[in-house]
Amino acid sequence: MAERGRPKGASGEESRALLLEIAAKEFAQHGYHETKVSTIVKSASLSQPTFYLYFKNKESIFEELENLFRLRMMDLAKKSRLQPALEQATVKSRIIHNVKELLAFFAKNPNLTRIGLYLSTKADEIKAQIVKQIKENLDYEVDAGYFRKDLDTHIVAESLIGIIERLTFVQLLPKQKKPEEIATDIVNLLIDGMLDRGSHD
Amino acid sequence: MAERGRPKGASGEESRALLLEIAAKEFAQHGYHETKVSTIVKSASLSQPTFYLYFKNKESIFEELENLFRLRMMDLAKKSRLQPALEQATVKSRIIHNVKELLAFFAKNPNLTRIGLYLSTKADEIKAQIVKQIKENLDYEVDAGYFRKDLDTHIVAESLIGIIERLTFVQLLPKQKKPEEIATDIVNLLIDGMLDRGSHD
Amino acid sequence: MAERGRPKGASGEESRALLLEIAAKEFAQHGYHETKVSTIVKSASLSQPTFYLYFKNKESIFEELENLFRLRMMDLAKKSRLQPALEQATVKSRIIHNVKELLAFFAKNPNLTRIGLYLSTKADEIKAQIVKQIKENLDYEVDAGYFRKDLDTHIVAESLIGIIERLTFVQLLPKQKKPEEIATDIVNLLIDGMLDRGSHD
Amino acid sequence: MAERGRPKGASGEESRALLLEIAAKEFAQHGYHETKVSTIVKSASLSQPTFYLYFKNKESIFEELENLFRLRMMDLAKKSRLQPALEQATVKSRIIHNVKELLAFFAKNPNLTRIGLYLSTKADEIKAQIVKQIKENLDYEVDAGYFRKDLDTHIVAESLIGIIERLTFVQLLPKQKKPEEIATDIVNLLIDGMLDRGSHD
DNA sequence: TATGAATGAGTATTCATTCAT
DNA sequence: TATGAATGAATACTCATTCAT
Repeated sequence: MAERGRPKGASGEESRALLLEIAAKEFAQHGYHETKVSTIVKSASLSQPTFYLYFKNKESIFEELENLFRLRMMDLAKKSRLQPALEQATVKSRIIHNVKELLAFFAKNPNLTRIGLYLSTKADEIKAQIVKQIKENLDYEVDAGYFRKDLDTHIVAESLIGIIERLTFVQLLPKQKKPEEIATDIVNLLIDGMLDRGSHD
Repeated sequence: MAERGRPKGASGEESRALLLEIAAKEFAQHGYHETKVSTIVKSASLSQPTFYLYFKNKESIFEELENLFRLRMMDLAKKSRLQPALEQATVKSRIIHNVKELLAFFAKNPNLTRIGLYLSTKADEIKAQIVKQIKENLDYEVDAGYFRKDLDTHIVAESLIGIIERLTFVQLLPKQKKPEEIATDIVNLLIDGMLDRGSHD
Repeated sequence: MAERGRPKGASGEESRALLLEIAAKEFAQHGYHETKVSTIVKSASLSQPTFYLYFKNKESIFEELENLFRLRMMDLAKKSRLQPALEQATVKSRIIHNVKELLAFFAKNPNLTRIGLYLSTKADEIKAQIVKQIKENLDYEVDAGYFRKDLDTHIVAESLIGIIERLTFVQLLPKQKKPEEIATDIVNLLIDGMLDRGSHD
Repeated sequence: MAERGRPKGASGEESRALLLEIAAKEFAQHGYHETKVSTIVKSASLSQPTFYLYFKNKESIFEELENLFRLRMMDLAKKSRLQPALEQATVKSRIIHNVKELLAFFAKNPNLTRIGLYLSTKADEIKAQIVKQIKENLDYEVDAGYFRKDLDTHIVAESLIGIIERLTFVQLLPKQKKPEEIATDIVNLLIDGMLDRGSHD
């Protein structure tokens, strides 16, 4: 009798987490509309009413995943913000490091990333926030004389996001390249440009 | 009185074009699933059966829009391919010109662009094709000595697309900037990089 | 200008007859509901409104085919009714002849037959009429002493129709046997029965 | 109060069976196309989605009814096949018995019979199978010397089916006669024929 | 006589969601 | 905590039929 009402041996929290995980995969793979509540619960070996025990509705589980993504992004942003005084030589490697961290997070959470970056209606908001954060860092670095004074940091920040997004979906998530490689590629290109110039660095 | 509610004798082609146009707007604004056939026809002052007179089903009108976008992109790609021997000084302006053309097309067809670049399941394909085209041009220009020999043209092409996509959605379509401005911004950044170097150009 | 308004060179009657013929084939092949007006007119290289020029609606063209069948059946019945005084020896061959005539009609009008015998809601009526006609003939023949007095002519008539119907669809329309063969088979069986008896006829 | 409109907690199997039963009646009465899913569920005091809980679609419930008919026919066929060595005197009564059993089944399942014998696209198949079964039995009986050696058993089998079908629809289902009567009528006619011959039995 | 264009009225089907247990 | 059973509300799609020319 101690086992009644918990037939699968799963605690409530476990069922909830399972639904969340499966939902993330389904949403990422098939998008919001093509993902059916019935499919999610079937895949979790649960019934439909159980779903509504843990989530208000389909929208709310999606939102929860969006928020999960957003919150973790915030954490990452906080880390990268705390920069000490820069030294010329280390700025590039620091930027590479930050980009790498971001990509590493994406790589570790491919489903959440697909949701937060592509599917979510709040994707724009989220990206805008990252852009803002990056721009602030860049402004600081321009002030510090590391980049040319006339640099349009907003454009750079937007471009960086654009590149990161693109390479995330064509190289990172398909596991063609590692976060570090991609980060290096991106930062080198943006910092040095395409022209050939005798020597620098 | 001759104009009352699109008389029955309207040309079939006109009705078809109208549906196509409205569908593009609806899809762009609300996505595939949120767009209802009933809404499209209502907005065209037509009835549902008329929709099926011109399109096999909802999917097929969407595909037609995808293809429209793809075909026009092809045309653009063809134009940019036909380059004569380059002269150092004009390469940058030529690239700017090409990017500008692309952006101008997007600006003139915002709905189609949203469909072809975002909503379409073939968006990846389409973008991959553009990337390939750009890479080929870049390879040619590297050969011609305009850019540094070790430039990873594939990364550059992917990055360029990433940036274009991003700026299209945050600056171009909201009409914050004109194609020319954005094109200049992008190309300058990618070609020159972020570093400060005495003088060039 | 003499040719205007009769583009296909078809007179009205010709178009009407064509539609009727095609409809018969379609109904016979696919049944009432699966037969679409659009299919009929397409097959006749005409437009849908033209259909309604000649027939009130889909039901009415079907009814017209039903009636066509019924009327021709009547004619046949009339013929078989006009029997002179019988002679023992010729009764069987006369019955065979009548059955053969009926089957020959079916064979010559397979589509109409399928409609009138199977598809029509009036099929029962039509068959009932034939049964009645046959029964009358049989009663006359029983009276004339050709068959045993206790013969239940109604049962025989119903049976005869049942057999004719069955063999029409499994042997006649698929052209496995000719009307004459089938008629002989049927009448022999019904008249002589299955038992082995020294000799008769 | 416990009976009010089939409470939500009804057994699924009950609802399913109910739908099946009502569907059989509707199909039998109105044919496939004129039978609406909406009508079926309304008559079962259920909603449309419930229908799709138990059946894939309208076609599939129809097929299930077809199969039900076919399977029960098979059982009947099996029974009639297991015949011991015959004795002259009992063959006729045995045949009558078999026909009666068949008719009794039809009488007990009028809806299923209408579906399986008339409406089903597989009706021909089903009947062909019965014919084959009957023919086998007849062949055996001819071998045993009960019937004349030159009897075309195939014709007899087809005729028997034709008669049975006809009398089923005009006498049995309208409850004008009982299975036994009809069976006797049919078998007597087929075995003895229509001619008057001194005596036999 | 003929039709291009259009539609009213349906009809199967799907899905997120809930009730009673 | 869990679910068997059920449904409200919507939506794509079809077809016979008609209007204006």
